[in-house]
Amino acid sequence: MSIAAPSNETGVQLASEGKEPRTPRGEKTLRKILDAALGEFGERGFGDSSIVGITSRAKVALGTFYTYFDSKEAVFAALVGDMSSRVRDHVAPALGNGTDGLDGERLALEAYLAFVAGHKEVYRIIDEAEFVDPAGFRAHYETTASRIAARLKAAAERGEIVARDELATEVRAWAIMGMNVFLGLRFGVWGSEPAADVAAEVNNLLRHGLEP
Amino acid sequence: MSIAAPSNETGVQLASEGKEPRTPRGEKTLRKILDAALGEFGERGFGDSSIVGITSRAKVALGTFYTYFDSKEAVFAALVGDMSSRVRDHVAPALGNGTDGLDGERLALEAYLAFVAGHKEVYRIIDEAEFVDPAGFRAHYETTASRIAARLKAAAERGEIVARDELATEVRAWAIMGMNVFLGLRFGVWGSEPAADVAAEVNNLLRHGLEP
DNA sequence: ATGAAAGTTGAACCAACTTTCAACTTGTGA
DNA sequence: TCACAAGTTGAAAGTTGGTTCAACTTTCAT
Repeated sequence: MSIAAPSNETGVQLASEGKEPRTPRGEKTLRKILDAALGEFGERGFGDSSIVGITSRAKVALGTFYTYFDSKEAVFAALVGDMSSRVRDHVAPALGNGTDGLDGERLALEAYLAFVAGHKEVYRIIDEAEFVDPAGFRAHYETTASRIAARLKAAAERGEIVARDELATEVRAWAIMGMNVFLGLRFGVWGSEPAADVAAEVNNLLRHGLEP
Repeated sequence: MSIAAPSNETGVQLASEGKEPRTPRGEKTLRKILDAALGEFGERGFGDSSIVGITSRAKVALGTFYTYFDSKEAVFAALVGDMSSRVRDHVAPALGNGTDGLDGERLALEAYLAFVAGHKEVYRIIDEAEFVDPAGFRAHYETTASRIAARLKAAAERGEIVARDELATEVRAWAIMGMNVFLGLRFGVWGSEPAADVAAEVNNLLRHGLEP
């Protein structure tokens, strides 16, 4: 009971360094502030959001914010890590349900499209991180790309896809990730065409390409 | 000589409504402000940029800014349209140089990677437009996707790729666009691996897919 | 029961910007 | 040449919103 534990399941550090809550009460307040911040940033974007906006949504006093965070940027960064984990945790299970590696990718895209359709604030946080929290932004995409690359390598070893060198694998991984992100924006956030159809078309492209 | 003409070749409206320059002197000042704004936004991002920052880079007085623009958002929006055109103008010529449609796409990606490597501020402007100028952001990507879709349709009509319905074509277009954008970020802005290798690998994926 | 640690409060401070404007300068058509 | 339109200037007004802090309340281990 001497060391403060993170207030979430994924084990990510949410409060700023040295400002972790030490009691259940503090834990609850931190959670309220984070939820409020997600709502505020999601609706107004970083620039138009204010600490007052966050604390009044959370129904706590202005000063309470600084009990848990060093700055406006700090909550945002915490949220980037949190959203990154949430997306992963929601999509990962689908990967194992396919008949082969590429079928897993199809199901993962489908799950991703459904997730962002129900959590449109994902893009407002992760995309804006490019400017507010560049390190978090880069970490999110590099980690995601590495995971895709590892899966491609495994699929190649199973003989499901053509094996390639290191660079080509990374190119493929970033290509797949880019596809997914843009399809999520177009067909998850902006439109609502059936996720299964979108994912099926992409899978066809990934398996056979465009040529006859 | 009665109607003010845009101060650029592409014919895009750059100054705010009713604030177009009417003399060569004004034209030149507007251009100085736009160049300075591109530098400022590119280096600091929208949030950390200031009008003073822009005008002092441009070596004009603070008030001069408001001779041509209504607000900070307005210059940014002008820049989004400008960068969008510049990218297109730089990449489009490559499309015609291929042996077929997909080879054109390969050369276009190569040209795009080279362009963003030399103009890293492209991402700072277009990506941040998602938050500063959502309409401009959406217009940029919807226009780009339409163009890709039209090229895919033409290639299908020539029998170079498998024909598909409307939705599938749009899915393919957004997938290709997403790939290109992310590869531009990874291999143009962040890294500098040979553009030809990257484009070749992507082209292989587009032609034949990943399966053996 | 009690005192020390943890958490909460919101007024006040302050730094930074955006935007306005009235005086001044430059360029040009008649 | 000269008058008027176009363009430039920068001080100052006005606003916004992040951050601090000292007083106060709640919680909980002993």
